[in-house]
Amino acid sequence: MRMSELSRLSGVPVATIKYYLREGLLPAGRQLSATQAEYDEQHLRRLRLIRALIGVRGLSVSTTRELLGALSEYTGDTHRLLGLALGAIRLTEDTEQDVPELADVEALVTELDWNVHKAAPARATLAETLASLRTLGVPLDRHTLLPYARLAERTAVLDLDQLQGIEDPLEAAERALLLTVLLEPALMALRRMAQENESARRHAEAGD
Amino acid sequence: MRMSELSRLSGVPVATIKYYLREGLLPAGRQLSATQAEYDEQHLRRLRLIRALIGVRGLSVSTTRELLGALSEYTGDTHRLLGLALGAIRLTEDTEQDVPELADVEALVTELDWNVHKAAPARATLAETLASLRTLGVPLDRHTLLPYARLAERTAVLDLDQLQGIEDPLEAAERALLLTVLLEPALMALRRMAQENESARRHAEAGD
DNA sequence: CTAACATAGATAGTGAAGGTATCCAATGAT
DNA sequence: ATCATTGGATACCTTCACTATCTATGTTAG
Repeated sequence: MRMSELSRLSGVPVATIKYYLREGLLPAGRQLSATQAEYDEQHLRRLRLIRALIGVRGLSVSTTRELLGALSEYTGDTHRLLGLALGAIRLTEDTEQDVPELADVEALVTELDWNVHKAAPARATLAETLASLRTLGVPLDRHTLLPYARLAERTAVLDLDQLQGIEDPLEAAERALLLTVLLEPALMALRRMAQENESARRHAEAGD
Repeated sequence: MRMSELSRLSGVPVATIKYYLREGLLPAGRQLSATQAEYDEQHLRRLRLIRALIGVRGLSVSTTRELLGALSEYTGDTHRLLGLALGAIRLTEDTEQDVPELADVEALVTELDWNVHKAAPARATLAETLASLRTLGVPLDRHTLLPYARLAERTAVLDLDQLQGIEDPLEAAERALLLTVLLEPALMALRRMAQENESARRHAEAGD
């Protein structure tokens, strides 16, 4: 298919597709001549993935590029891909300064007996958030955090279960990305709804 | 204290503080004269909160303004405040178009027997994410989503527990905001670490 | 009292991010 | 042969979150 058809099928303007090509998010089409290139189903699929990561999850173009790079590089090695994908995303900008809470995180990981890479950015994200909360007068200690971590553990089991039994390695890789990254807004939405429900429950019990 | 001292104590540049005042994120100080105003501990506290919401959680200035507005308006009514706070945040931009997955969300909420407002933005966020996943070939049905929702339920219980036993209504309101909003990056970080751990566990079991 | 400096508030400018729009030469369809 | 379409290059635009400058007024040290 031509670029115009790719645009029509995906709903993404031609100018934007060109932009993604320039930025290296979308691989170039098969060159037919100096001014013609052909795109296929893979491109359409990739384009939809890009829109989901940027539009739904709110990732930046550069983060998306890293993620997609990991996807093509580690197709077939889901474990490695997962590591790369998890590492590529930063929820907070990294301040890169040593925050004292890193020790708390280390202690928590040890207590949980988790096998997590020493340099995992998630550690820094967690430490930074804890530091911020402490500054604001809400110090969360390990004791408080532990049950949250146990629930995260069970969430991760559900996540990994979803990846079982997929034979096509490309599909497995893509699904790993989608489930780890794109599911985040959904999980946060579930938590918000659950909070509203729980709040209503307690409010009704206590007062009128 | 003067603005310069507020700046020094918070680490936020004077120009930025003026910007937050203009944008209505920070209440004006007590006017001493035409060109002098005094700020107090409350302002410092508020300023730190603003930086955390914008810097750590990555909220936009306008979302932060809504949130802080809800905070001053509903101090003392934690249940109402929570509703406002949960509603003010949108993880995804709202497409506002009726996506078929809204029915699935409705069914899920019914099955869970949750008391969630019909117009809660979290419903739309969830529906939109599900729609996106379906388009990408990963249709998550209610059956798959249910265990995630159950875990969210238990997370919400932990969240609400944190708010128990705080007597000062302003402090309770602020903490509600912090725990619902600022804890999100921390929970996602925990999930990422748990995934890495779970992936390592299964990888080790299966292969070498 | 006065000179030097600080401050509040208004207005304008900056830089990054994420697109959009315009050109143009080379096709491909009619 | 003609004429709209395409790919590629380049320039432009808009939003966001600040940041800098300017001015009139205050404060303070000598």
